[in-house]
Amino acid sequence: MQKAFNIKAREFDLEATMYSGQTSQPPWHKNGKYYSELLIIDNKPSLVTIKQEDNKLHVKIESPEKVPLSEVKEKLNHIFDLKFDIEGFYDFLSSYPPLDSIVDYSRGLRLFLAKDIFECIISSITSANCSIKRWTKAIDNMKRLWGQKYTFSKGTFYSFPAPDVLANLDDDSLRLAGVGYRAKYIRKTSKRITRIKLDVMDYDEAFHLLLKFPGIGPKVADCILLYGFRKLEAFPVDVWIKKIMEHFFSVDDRHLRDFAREEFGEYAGYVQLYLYDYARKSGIFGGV
DNA sequence: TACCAGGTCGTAT
DNA sequence: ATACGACATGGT
Repeated sequence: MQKAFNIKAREFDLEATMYSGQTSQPPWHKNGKYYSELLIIDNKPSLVTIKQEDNKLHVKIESPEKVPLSEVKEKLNHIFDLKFDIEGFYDFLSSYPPLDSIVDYSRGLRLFLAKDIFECIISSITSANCSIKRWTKAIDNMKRLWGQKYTFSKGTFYSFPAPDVLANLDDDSLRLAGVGYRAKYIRKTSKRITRIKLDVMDYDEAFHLLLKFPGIGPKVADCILLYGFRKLEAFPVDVWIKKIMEHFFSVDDRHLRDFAREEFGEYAGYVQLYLYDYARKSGIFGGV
C-alpha cells in the first residue's frame, strides 16, 4: 500500500527538532528535504516519509499491508508533540524575566518523542558520558546488527531489537555496536525492564523505580520520562543544563531538578529543551 | 596525540 | 548526604 496525505503542523521546525539531540532515538534517514523512518502502525511495519512545508507536514506511507491513515497521523502527532499548546509555553517563557528572550532562539522546537519506548531507554543509557554523534551511531549499529530487517522501495530499514534479544547477548557482542563499558548496563536493564509498567505511574513513582536499573541515574531517568513517556515535569540535568542554569539562576547544582519542577511545573521539560538548545547553539559556552 | 563526551557506579568521608 | 576517580571508545 502507498498513500500520501498532509497533516497540520503549526509552530514546528522539523529539522531543528530532528537534530536537537533528544535521547528518544537517532535522527531519521534524510534524503534531501525528506525524512524516512520505519514505524510500527497497527502492528504492521510501515515506512513513513515526511517533508515539512510551511505549516504542513507532507506524509507518504509505504506498507506491505493496508494501515489506517488515522493511526499514522496519530503516531506522527505524538512523536513530534504537535498537539502541545506551544504558544502557551511561549507565553509562559516570555513572561518569565530571566528566560524571556530564549524563545526566539529555538522557535518551533518540539519534543521528539519515542517511536519505540525500549529504544528510548537504551538510547538514554547509551548517551551517558558519550557524544551525541557516537550514541546515535551506536543505536543505528544495534538496529543493523540485531533488529528485524524490512525492505521497501526506498531502501532497507531495521527495527530496534526487542528487550529479550539484547538481554541474551554477551557483553563482548554488545560492544560491537560501540557502547563501551555501558554493555553490561544495557544487558542487565534489558533483562529486567520488560516487566515494568511506567506508563500508568505518576512522575515521582516512575522516577524512583527507574533509578534502580543499572546505568540509569537521575539524568537518564528524566530523559526516559520526558522523551519516552512525555512526563512534562521531568527536567534532565546534564553538564549543559548546569552551565546555563548557573548563568541565569543561583541554585546549587544538586538541587536543580527539584528547583526546576517547583519553578516551571508542567513546563519543566520544555524549559529544559529550550535551555539546552540555547546553551549549545548560542555559543556563549563554546557551542556544540 | 591527547582530550572530551547530554553520567553512573562504587567507595571513602 | 556529598565528593571523587574509574570507566570504553569514537570523534576530532
